[in-house]
Amino acid sequence: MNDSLVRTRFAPSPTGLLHIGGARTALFAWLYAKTNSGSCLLRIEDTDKERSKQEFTDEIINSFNWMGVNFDEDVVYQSKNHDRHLSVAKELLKSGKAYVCDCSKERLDRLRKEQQEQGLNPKYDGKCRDLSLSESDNTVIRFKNPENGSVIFQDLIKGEIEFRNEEMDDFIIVRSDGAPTYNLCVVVDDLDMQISHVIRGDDHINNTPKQINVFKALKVESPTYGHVPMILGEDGKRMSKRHGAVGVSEYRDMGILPQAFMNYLARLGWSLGDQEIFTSDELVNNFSSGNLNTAPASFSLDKLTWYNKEYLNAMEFNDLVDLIPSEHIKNDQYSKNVIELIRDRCNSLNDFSTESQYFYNKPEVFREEDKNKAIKENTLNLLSSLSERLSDLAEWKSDSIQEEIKVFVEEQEIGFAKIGIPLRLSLTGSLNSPSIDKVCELLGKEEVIERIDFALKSF
RNA sequence: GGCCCGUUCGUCUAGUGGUUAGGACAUCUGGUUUUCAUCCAGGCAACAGGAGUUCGAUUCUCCUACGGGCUACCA
Repeated sequence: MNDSLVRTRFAPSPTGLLHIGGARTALFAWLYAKTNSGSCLLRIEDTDKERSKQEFTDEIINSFNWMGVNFDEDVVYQSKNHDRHLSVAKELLKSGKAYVCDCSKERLDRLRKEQQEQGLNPKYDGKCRDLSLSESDNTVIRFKNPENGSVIFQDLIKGEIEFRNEEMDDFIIVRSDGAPTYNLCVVVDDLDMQISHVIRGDDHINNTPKQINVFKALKVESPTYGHVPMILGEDGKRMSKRHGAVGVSEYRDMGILPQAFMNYLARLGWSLGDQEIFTSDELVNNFSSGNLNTAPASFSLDKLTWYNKEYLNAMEFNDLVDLIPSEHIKNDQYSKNVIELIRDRCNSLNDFSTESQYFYNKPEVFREEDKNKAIKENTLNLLSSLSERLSDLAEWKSDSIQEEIKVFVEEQEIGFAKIGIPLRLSLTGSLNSPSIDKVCELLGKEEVIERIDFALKSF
C-alpha cells in the first residue's frame, strides 16, 4: 500500500441518528488520517431506499460538525454510483469472476435450513456456478468466490486474521431487481475513492475477506483494514435505546461540550499512557503513537460527565457565557455574576439554567420536608429580626452581609445553621445553594427583604 | 449449529518473562464549606479458569468457560 497517501473514510447509512459507536469509529478513522497527514472522507450509504432519509444524512453531518470532525472533499453519496457499480458487476461477469444464478428463494431457504441442521456453514451450493446462464427477470449475479486457499490480512488493530475460502459464500452482487449489493458497492466505492485504509467497526470483519476477493478479481490492490471493537452500553450489552441516549445530537442537547465528547470517545478504547485530557490537536498529533484496544469498551456517562466538567472548568469565562442556552440567562452583568457564582456547581451547559432559576424567579412554594428541616421553634422571630437588620445594612456586599449575620448569630447565641438554613430556603426555595451571603448580594437588598417577607407568610 | 473477534479493579485503561500490577471515573473515609457543589488528603478494588513452555508467568502456546459479531436478493 502507498503509505505516503493515507485516505480513510466513514460510511454510515442514513437510517437514524449518528450513533455514538459510529461517531467513535469515525473519530478513529479521522484521527488515523490526520495523524498521517492524510484525508478522511464521508460516504453516505444510501442505497437502501426504504430506510434512508435525507433528514438523517443532515443529522449525521450536523453531528460531525458539532463534534469537530471535519471530513475532507465532497460527501460521496453511494446511490449516485449505481451505474458504476453495475458496470463493475458486468465486468466481473465478462471476466468469469461472477455468474448468473436463477435459483429461487424457496430453494435457497430450503438449502440453508438443511445445512444448518447438519451443522454446516450455510452457503450457496454453487448450483449455477458453471451453468453460464444468461440474465433474465428473476436472475441474480453471484460472485465466484475462490474455492481453495484462504484470505489472510493484517488487521491494523487485531493483527493477522485468516479466513478459509471454503467458508465463504458465492454471495450475490446484483439482485434480481438489478440493484447492486453492499459488498460490491463498498469495494467499488473504496476503489474509486482511492481509500488506502478502511477503518470500521469489527462487525464488518467477516465482510473483509469477501471484499478482498472482489478486489483480487478486479486485479487491484485492496486497502489496509483496521477493525475497531464495538462500544457497549453501561451494562456491557450492546448499545441500544434502552441505554438512554445513543445519538450524538442527544449529548449535544444534554449540554455536553464537543471537546469533552471527543476526548471521552477517543479515550474509550484508545490510550496514551496515563493521560486523560487531550485537546483535539493533541489527539491528532499523538494518535498513532497511542494504543487502540482490541476489546469492546463499555460506555460510561459518569466519565463523560467528568470530562465535561473538566472542560467546563477550564473554559474562558466569556466563551462559557456565549455557550449557555439563554432561556432566562441574558448577556447582562447580572447574568454574568450568576454564572460566575454557580459555575462550579454545573456539570453541563444545561445545568446552568436549572441551577440559576431562583435568581430569576422568586420561590413560590416550599416543600414540606424542607420546611421541617429549616423551621424550628424560634425560626420565624429570628428571620424577621434578621430581615430588619439586613434592611438597615448600609453596604450591600457579601462581606458585610456575612459580617452582619455573624454579629447577629453571636448576639442571639445561636449557631449559624439556625438562621442560615431558613434564610437559604427563603431566598432560593431550596436547602442547597452557593454561599448565602453571595446569593444575598446578587439578589439585591430589596429582593432579599421581599423574599424573606414572603417566606415568613408561607412558613 | 458454523466461522470470526475478544477477556487486567464495578467502568475506561497502563504495564512487564521477575513490579508493593500504575493512573482515571465511580465508590467509601477524613479535611475545608453554616448546606449542597467544588477543592484537598486517604482507603477499597483487577491479571476469567486449566494445562504446557520456563528457574520464574498477568505477560508466550494450547484448551475450556464466558461475552460479542456475522451467518439475507440490509447496509
